[in-house]
Amino acid sequence: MGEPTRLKAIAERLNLSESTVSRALNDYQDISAHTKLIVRNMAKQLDYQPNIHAKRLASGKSETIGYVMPIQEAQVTGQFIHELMAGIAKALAKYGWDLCVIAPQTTEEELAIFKKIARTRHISGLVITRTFSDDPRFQLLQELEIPFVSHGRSQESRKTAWLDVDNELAFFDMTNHLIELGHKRIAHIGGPLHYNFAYQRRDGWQRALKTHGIKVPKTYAETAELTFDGGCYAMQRLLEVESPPTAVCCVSDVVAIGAMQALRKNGLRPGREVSLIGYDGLELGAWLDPPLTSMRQPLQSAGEKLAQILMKIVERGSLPSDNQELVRASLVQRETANAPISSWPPNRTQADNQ
Amino acid sequence: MGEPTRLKAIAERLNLSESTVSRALNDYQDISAHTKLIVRNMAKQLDYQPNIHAKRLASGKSETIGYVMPIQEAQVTGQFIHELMAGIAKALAKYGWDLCVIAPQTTEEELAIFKKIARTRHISGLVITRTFSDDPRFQLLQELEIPFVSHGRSQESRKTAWLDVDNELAFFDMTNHLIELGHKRIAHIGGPLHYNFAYQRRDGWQRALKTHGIKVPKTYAETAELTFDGGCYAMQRLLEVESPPTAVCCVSDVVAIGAMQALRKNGLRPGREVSLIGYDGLELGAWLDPPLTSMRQPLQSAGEKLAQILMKIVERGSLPSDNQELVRASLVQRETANAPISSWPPNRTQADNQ
DNA sequence: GTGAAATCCGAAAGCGTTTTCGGTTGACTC
DNA sequence: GAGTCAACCGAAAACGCTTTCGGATTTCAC
Repeated sequence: MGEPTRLKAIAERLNLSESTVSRALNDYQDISAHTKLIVRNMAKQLDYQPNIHAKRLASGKSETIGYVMPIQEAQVTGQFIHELMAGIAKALAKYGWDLCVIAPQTTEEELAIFKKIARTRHISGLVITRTFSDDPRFQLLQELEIPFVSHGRSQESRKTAWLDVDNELAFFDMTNHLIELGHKRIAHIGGPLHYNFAYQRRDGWQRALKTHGIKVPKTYAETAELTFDGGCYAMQRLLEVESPPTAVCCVSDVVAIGAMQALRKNGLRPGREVSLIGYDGLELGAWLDPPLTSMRQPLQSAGEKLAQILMKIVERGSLPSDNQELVRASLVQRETANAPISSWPPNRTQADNQ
Repeated sequence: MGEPTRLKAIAERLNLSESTVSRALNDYQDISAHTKLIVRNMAKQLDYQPNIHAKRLASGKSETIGYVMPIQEAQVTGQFIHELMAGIAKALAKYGWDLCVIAPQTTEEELAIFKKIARTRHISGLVITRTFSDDPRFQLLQELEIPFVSHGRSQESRKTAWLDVDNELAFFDMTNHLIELGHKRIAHIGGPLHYNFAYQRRDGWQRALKTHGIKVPKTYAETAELTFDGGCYAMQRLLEVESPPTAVCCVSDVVAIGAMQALRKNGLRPGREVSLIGYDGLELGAWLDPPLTSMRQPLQSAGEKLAQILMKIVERGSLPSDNQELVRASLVQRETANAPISSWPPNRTQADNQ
């Protein structure tokens, strides 16, 4: 392999100064088009790759963005994160930027890392995910003046950059789909309200019901931990209310899968007595019996967008508040959302014939 | 925030030279214990964080390791990768090293990236996963003299560093477990043989059968793509052989889940007529009906080990061949592996009464 | 008390870029 | 033909650390 090509080598071959070569490669205005051309050709010929450490030291920029892995608590974040990261890395690679993963074990550690980054500046921007309604990271990052973009909103995100799914609309769509199938007793298993998306999803469900003039008992608004067990318990509770629902909108696929389990335990089949729609569009939903109907958001492209937004902010000083984008989730039709059947619920009340 | 602390600031406060401070912090032998102490205290007091770009430029080391994301083809690699990366990042963070993700889209791109790294040296070592029996990366990385460690072995990995599960033993254990439950007709759904682990897993199954003097028809050795559909088709074929198995060892959980689906389609229940054991120990296996018995390997700790091995090689010149480690997988008992039942297979042949 | 050997530290030369500041051309104006 | 102004490029100073080399001290043996 030998020694890598340096700026010096190019300069010597062309009888130019290093500074000229540097500026030619970085497309400065005060270098003639002709010079730029021959410099670039020579750079290509010698397969010049700048020493990034020297570059970053001299320029004071790091061209590295950090991805903060969510602290491991919710289930099956894996596939989600994988796709998102792949998208981010792909977009960054085009511009020669690096993606550095940060894996804090606790929230305190996470905040401490942010403070360290603020001092060292060896990471020029961050992507954060799994946002909470009340999320201390937003304020801290703003105070520390660390550029960042979040995947998901927060109460604190009015002035910051984010990319999010229109959760409200997704659940509006989801609920409408069930209504079109003929359901009227539509329940909701939501997530803990410290997750910002939990509000929006519940609101979407409620708006769809309201739009169609459908009234449901308060007991139809369930809440569950974002786990299999959480979904299982919540569904069990729903089955025990006075007149149980014929369809349920679930805050996530994992919760929906738990709900399926509860149905089976009660001798019911998901998609027959009780329809179910999840959210996340996980591939594994297709492997269940019956396959789970869900809503899906594009993840790889979301990752790419996040990277682009962040580079725009870091490099071109784009205003965070100009970089807020909502994407739409789409229905993944599988087999757990069907028309209601007449034999369920077993003991009908007047609620049906309205 | 103000300006970050520099080496210079510490030197001035203590009336020492920058070089002394630097060496004190880096624990050089020619600095007195007393000087080291006061330097370190002052560094802590001023919250000194070295400028890593300057450090890396001056030292010629990059203290960054790259994780090569597997090219997306097999299913549910997500959780797997997530846990592994979290482990790697955690271990690296202790020493101030960075983890950089590399997400090539194709094999060619992957090899091209390796060549670039060899020139720029801005990444001091690599972790690769998803190894193939015949894997061109091993030779290339050795030629390029890029330190690396693989998660999984290869035919090419005799002299390189790796960490792997003892796949052979895992399938030996798995098969023995079925034998202890009373099974004799034990089939295997293996993976494509370009995956290195596919050989080892098949061998483990065969050895267990041989050890117990059990003979099975050649048709019991099935092969499947590592997908849900692959498992489904393979199981279907197994059900169509002259006298079908009462238990099946599956090369992965996804394949096993596909196999479950095939059983259901034929009116059979996994774990009753036909027992099934998967491999990977995915959490989602517990959410199925019935929950899937599987084998699990520790991933987070594997990530940490991989990081430690790599740092040892990069930093202390440890020989790759001295860093080969086998870990043992353990059985995750759930509900798809039970004793055989007398009513299956329906038309018994003499194969049973041996 | 002398020479040799440790012990500890400072000066200074890098590492490979970027970027500021000026200087040299040549063209153009009047 | 002097002055002005662009247009281009080179010299040199950063950027903040590491590391070599050698110079003071001090210690020790004799």
